[in-house]
Amino acid sequence: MTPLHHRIRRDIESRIMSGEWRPGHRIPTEAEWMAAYACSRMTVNKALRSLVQSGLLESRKRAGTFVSAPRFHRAALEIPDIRAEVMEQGLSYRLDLLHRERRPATEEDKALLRIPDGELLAIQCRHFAEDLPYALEHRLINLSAVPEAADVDFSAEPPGSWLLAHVPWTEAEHRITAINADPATAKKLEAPENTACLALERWTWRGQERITYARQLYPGDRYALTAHFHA
Amino acid sequence: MTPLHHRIRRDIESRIMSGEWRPGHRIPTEAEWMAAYACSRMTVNKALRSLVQSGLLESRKRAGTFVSAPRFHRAALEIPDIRAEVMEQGLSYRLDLLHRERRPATEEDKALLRIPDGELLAIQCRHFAEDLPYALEHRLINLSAVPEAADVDFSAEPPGSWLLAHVPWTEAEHRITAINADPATAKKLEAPENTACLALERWTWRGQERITYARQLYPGDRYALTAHFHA
DNA sequence: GACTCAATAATGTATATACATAAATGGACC
DNA sequence: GGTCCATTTATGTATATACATTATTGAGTC
Repeated sequence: MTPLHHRIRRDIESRIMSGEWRPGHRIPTEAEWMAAYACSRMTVNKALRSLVQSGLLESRKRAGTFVSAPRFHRAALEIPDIRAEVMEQGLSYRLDLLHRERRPATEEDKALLRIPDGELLAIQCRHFAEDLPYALEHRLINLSAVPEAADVDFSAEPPGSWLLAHVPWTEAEHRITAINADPATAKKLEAPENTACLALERWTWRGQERITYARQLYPGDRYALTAHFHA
Repeated sequence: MTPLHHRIRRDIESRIMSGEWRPGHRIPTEAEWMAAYACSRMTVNKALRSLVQSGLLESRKRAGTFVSAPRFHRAALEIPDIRAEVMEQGLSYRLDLLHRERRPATEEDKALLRIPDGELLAIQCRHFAEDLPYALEHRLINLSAVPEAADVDFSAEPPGSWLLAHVPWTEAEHRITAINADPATAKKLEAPENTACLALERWTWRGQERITYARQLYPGDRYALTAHFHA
């Protein structure tokens, strides 16, 4: 037996999806749904609130509940944990630590990590899938926020995976763009000079504390991000 | 007055965010929360279910409610309506229709739109911001799903904006990658040959019906996608 | 010790009710 | 006609209660 509030939700959804109820349309009141399904208001309310939370409906006191304007431009983007993603494809994963340095934040570091001052860990590494470079990563880790990171051997575990497992929760901001590989980058990625690369930058924090900044370059012909949206 | 279930939700969130409760930790039962806040179980339940829906908690009958494994790799990506985005930046927008053709689906069209057969509208256009090409767009519109599109003058309104306003609801899938501009593309974008471009492909449908396929190329130095995640 | 099965404890669903809140409505008044 | 204000109506929050569901626990049995 599917719960009643799921059925109500589904029924409303399909009225919207079919185009019967266009954006802006005022749907029946909770009292009317109660009558239609011979159920209590709480049950109707549960269905409606869930649709409101997922963005399909909007409700205003006194006025009623309305179909939202469609916004299919909002999609859930899966930002990958590179190691997990490579291994999911059945490929062998290898990490190559190019550089690792503990240092007081330079002006550039401060701007990227958005911190006023402090010590950090700067890492450069390459992610390999099946002996082909998959991504080149620059990373800064704020040691005042994550002091344990100072003692981690990032030649074995990729910094992203380690942080994902050890830093309890985060907010994150991403910036995605395309850039041409300069000669040094191209060499490290074993790709032709000027190859178009997907550049994925990520800023992560917990509460007010800045945790890490990462910049990953993926050769465009070896990688694509996918995002999916559905109501 | 902030509602009680919001306060409970916030309190649980901050326990998780601070790292006090790590992923896998079993949080107090609903009965214990009831006692702690001297409120009814429905109120506690509302807070917990909202946290479950947003992915911070998971609950299993009989066993209890647990902190989820962090997944900060899930971010909300804002897929732009190009015209709206350009104009939001205070720049002038101009559309340049390069090609428009009504035709039975070719083999390639069928593969892209993922339809078995039918008639479609194929469009190629350029989006300008302040007299500089901002994006080059190829688009296919399935005329069996959206017959009205056949009569629309897409030299005035960009196909994306028109569809957003006229097709009631959709599912969408996106693919983001980086490619080098070939000579013809570079010329149309008024960018140097081989310029790294962000390629954004989008498949859209409503129920089972395929609506449209779009492929937009943005010169990497003129554009970046951003995505934000927060609990 | 290993299997069976009933008791138990947690979440999941649902009802009925009450009062709070906010905005649209409509009437009284100038 | 326009302004003010009380009324009305829809959603928002919350309580108290009941029974369903399901995985764990633990006792009893072989």
